[in-house]
Amino acid sequence: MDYKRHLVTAALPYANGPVHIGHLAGCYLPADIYVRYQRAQKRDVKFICGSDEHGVPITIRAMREGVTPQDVVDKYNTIIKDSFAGMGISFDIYSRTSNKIHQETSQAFFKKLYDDGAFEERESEQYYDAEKDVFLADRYIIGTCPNCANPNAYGDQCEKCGSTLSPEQLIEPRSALSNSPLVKKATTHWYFPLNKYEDFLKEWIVEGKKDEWKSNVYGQCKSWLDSGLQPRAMTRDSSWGVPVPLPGAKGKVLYVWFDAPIGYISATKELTAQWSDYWCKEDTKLVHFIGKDNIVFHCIIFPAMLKAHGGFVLPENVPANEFLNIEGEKVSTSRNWAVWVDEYIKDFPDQQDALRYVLCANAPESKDNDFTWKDFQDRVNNELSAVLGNFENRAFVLMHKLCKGRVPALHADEINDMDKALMADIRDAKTKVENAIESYKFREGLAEVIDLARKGNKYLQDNAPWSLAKTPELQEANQKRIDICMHLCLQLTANLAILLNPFLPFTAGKMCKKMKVVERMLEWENAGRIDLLKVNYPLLPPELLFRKIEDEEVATQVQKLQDNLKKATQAIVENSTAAAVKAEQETPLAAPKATITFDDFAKIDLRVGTILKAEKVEKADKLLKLEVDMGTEVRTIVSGIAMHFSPEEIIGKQVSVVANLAPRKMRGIESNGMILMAQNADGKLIFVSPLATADNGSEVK
RNA sequence: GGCGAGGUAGCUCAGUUGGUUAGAGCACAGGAUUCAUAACCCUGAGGUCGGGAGUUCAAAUCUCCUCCUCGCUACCA
Repeated sequence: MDYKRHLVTAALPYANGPVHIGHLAGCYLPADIYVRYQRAQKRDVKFICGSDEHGVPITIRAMREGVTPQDVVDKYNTIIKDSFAGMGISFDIYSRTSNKIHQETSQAFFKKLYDDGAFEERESEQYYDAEKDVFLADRYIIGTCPNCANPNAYGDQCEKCGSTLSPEQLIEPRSALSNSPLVKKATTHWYFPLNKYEDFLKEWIVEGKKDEWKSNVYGQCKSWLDSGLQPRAMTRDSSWGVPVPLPGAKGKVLYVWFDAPIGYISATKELTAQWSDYWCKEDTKLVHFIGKDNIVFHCIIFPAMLKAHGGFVLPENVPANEFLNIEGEKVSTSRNWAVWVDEYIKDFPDQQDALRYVLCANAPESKDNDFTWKDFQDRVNNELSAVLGNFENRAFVLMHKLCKGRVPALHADEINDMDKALMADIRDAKTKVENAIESYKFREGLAEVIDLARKGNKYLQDNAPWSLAKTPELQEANQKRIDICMHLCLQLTANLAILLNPFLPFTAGKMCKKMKVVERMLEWENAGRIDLLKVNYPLLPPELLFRKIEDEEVATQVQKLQDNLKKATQAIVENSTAAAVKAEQETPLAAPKATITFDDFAKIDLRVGTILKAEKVEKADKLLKLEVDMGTEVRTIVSGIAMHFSPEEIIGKQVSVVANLAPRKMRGIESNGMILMAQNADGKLIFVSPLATADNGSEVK
């Protein structure tokens, strides 16, 4: 299809923290390269982004810091925006979802779907804080983690052990707002029946995008579609977000994943009155750049929403990248294991392109990749500086020494095969880089540019103009050959600037200045030409494009990572103990569990038993099926300890058993009782067993 | 356990519809050179393509089984 306009979006960063280099490598840098290339092609393109400013984590952070959610998003919106600007990410607009235009746009979107009967209304029981008179989202619910006993796990996740939770799993759930115990109460929400769009999505993605989308993206979509889609609530009970535009929906807001992608539309509206050309006309090419964590929202949910609404184009491609690890470990914001963009800009002033180079050359395009400072140094010093920077510098120095600082003539009648080969390489490079960028293979495209510089180095080496000018007489005799060589080297340098521009715009700009050409020269159609610099045109003196990264800088950055990690880990420990102490002080009676009478205790039939047999339960990672000798009988008990013990090592162990616990089926096996375990803070399990051997079946009291 | 994505030289990655001695960059070794940021250029060493079986005249590439890493998901009373 011949597209008339391009609409490029980059995932809306969540405004509860700064951006790190993983974000950059994952979507903003590739998107920026793609857009800069399209602009150089003089195509009609709009590059859309903005802060995602709703959702529960922001309210949590606000609560912790004792400020309003608006304060939080204002702060991070500024930091994020500055980071992007500092790195040369060239959005046409960087908006934010707390803007009025976004509220109106997303409400209108919701209303349209509502009026068309696209939603299903459902009532469900949710945790409710009676003291504050609010329903609580999962994040607002705090309780003891069933896995690691962290007393401050959230209803969706435990930050200490990282396990995914649901509020029902928490022991002693309480409100993060008031610290009071919770009750369940009915609430109504609007569900979007994704299942109704399964056929449409299957046809569009599974059949339509098989060979177009990246395998990771396609595979994940297919996986979701094959396992069947479920209706999904598109509203939440919260005070922070876009209010649901219906009468009687007080205290309800749009689900952040409903309103966030609409943010692309509202930002476009804010940017241009012609916004609907970009969103509604079929000859627009819409491309979403995202990280792999966003695939399902951009490939399944948002397209289904757009389809339900009608009148919008669907993404032509969603080139999601994988994750970038740091020094061999996953990025973790809570552990502060990350390289923050705002700090990089401070630590390496005027070195944006060094980072852009490394993040592109090592982008996680097909699998998770690792960023190390040593690799950063190697790539900058041995590829960027040594090959590209050095070639450009050689060309300038030689031109000044051998050609009086002016672009020498080409002498077209005397060019040889070597010259012709170089000219062909210049032309080919254009096509190669072009094809790579158009198919989202940015690392390949960048490598092609470097490769062209490498060819320049070889050409210089083969011609060795310096040895043709060892003496004034010799130089005079060889001046024509020298001129041709330097002429081509300089034209090659101009070409490098054009090809490099999408990737390293700061460098391309510097090169233009040194060649004293206007930036219009960087237009893509000029690539491949060897008449970009006019003969006899004086150029500026040589000046290095890149500086080397020193060993000490690498050491400093690695140390900084370690220090950050140490500080953050300490803070987590202190916070959780401080919070636990505070919780006890504020609610002395709400200590772990309420007092029970002896009679209550006596209801529990605790007995000693010996494990006779143990085996893994099929299709379950955590379960062991145990046969326990209870003295009078042998019981089957299923226990979730397979991650901690192998079957062999626990056979023969004597254990304490809750003998009168109601039977429960797990993975199809009926469990009759429960093995008592102590659990350390680090999650380690220890059997609660008699110190000396007791008779099987004897009572524990 | 299910699903998805990966597993190719020390490191980072290419390998089109199965077809001659499996490629590139970096790192490493040797050489050449001095215009250049001890940079560049040349040469070399380095891989039973995670493992096993099969289909085929021919498999990194197709089929089946298996192991490892990452992600989603199930199981934890």
